[in-house]
Amino acid sequence: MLLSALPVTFYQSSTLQVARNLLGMRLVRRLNGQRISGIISETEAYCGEKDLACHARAGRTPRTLLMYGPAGMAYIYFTYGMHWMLNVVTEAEGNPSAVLIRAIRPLEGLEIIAARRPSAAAAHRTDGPAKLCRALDIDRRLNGCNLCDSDGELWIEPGEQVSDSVVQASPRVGISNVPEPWKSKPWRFFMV
DNA sequence: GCGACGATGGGCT
DNA sequence: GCCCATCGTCGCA
Repeated sequence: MLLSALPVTFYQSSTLQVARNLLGMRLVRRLNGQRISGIISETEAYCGEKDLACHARAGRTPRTLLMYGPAGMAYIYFTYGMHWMLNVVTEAEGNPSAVLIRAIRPLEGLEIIAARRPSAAAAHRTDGPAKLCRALDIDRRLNGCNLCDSDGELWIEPGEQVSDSVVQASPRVGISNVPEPWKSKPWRFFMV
């Protein structure tokens, strides 16, 4: 196969490193036989039970169980009554950590993305975690799928090299009620 | 361009 | 019953 998915070893690593290294990689969705894809441009790391911003802070529950399993799986959850979020499970089994994919820059399937995001301007169709799930038709049906399998419906391929000079880090978004030091950890990574 | 705010339902205390 | 790892719309500049 010409283009194959990133191997599971890519994800069996420090969550911060995976979050950084996912920048520039290509998220691919196969929908009705067509490819929709984009370059990952923003991520956030969620690092285990002691990270009080991570869903796994509550321990093993039906929702968080996937994060305790093998790396490279999609952890997809529903929030705010209407939004889906896509994460990739990281680290070794038993270490419940994941990287949230927060934004992509569309590359393939632009017409499909536009049709699925009719009211959004082109620059804002996939620039948020719920927006990209909407654009790529990602929801609970894909929860638990293997992102290392390029024969599936959703996977991640090698993309472009992203040098440190265009990478910035900041505190994570939307966790204002989380106590310090977790609230201020610079665990959001994005390309400028 | 930016800040405020309502929508809306699953998960957990 | 409260809390969200958010988004679109509206008002204003």
